[in-house]
Amino acid sequence: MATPDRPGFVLPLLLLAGFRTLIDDLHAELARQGHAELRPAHGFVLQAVGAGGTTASDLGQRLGVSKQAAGKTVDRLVALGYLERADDPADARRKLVRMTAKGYDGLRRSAVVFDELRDRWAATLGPDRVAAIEDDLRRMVPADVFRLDVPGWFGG
Amino acid sequence: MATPDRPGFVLPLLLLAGFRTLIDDLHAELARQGHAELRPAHGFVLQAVGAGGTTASDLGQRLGVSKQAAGKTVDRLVALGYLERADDPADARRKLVRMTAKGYDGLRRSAVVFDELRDRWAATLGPDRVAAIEDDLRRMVPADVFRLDVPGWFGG
DNA sequence: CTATTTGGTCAACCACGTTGACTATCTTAC
DNA sequence: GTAAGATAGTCAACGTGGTTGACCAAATAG
Repeated sequence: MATPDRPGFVLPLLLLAGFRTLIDDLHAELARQGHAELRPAHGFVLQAVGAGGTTASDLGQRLGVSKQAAGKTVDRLVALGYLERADDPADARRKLVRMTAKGYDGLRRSAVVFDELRDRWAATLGPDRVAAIEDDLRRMVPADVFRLDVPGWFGG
Repeated sequence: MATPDRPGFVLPLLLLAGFRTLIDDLHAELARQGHAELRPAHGFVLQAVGAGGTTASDLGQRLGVSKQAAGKTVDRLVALGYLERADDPADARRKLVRMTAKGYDGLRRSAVVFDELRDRWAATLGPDRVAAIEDDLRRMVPADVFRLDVPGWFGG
């Protein structure tokens, strides 16, 4: 039961703050490792592109945004050197989106840092508490809000 | 320890998904109750304005954004009828920002819905688990991250 | 009284998203 | 084999929520 000392609105605030803390720490560390221009959303995009590459439309579908929005984000990541476009020999309409070596590097480093951050949480809270948070959240979030299932996440 | 079956990157994803789930549910219910135009960020702004009112500069400080950004958000909420501006008789530079009756109504309903949502989580997970998530997150979140300056993460 | 700080606004810009319209290409059906 | 439809990508216009920099008016400090 939500009570005056546990009002309902602090839970979303804390979830957001927890997310922000992890993301801020990640990007502070990535900046130190030579990826200062990588912004929070970019990591998720690289993750969604995956090792196999994809197209802008498919990327939009995976991220739950329009193909135009996905295309613009790809433009920015191409300009930053994290992604590249190539023609699909089998379908002249499609433009394959692939990660560059820099993209792989950023994604690999992100995975390592995320693992380190999770380890820090486990060291403070205890491994069981962190696992419990993950399990509890998985029970409460509908599948379509957590759709980013990572085919190409080679990691840590 | 982060392991292949518990990679570090899912924790931030789950925290974000949990936040989004609560916020989406809140706004679905608020829309049903006559506040369809209230957007995710607005609730936090109303909360920051508070019963006593404030100024745009102070609001920016509280939310961790520039005074210009705060001013623009106030403009939108004034246009929607949730806030109103008034001159400060004691200081001709200041423009007081106050909640309207509609603003109070939205804020009060938000609080009620947030409490109901937290109760739903407690009913599913158990009250102790929800409290544990809150306590754990409070331990991991630095005080200054309790801010709202996350442009893209509130969803459409 | 002058110098500085403070509150608010304007303008330009960026990141990230939306719809709608349009072209080029591939696929399906007849 | 061609006409019709679905699909991939892009362009344009726009909305929202941010940012800096410049600027003015009013309050305050010296």
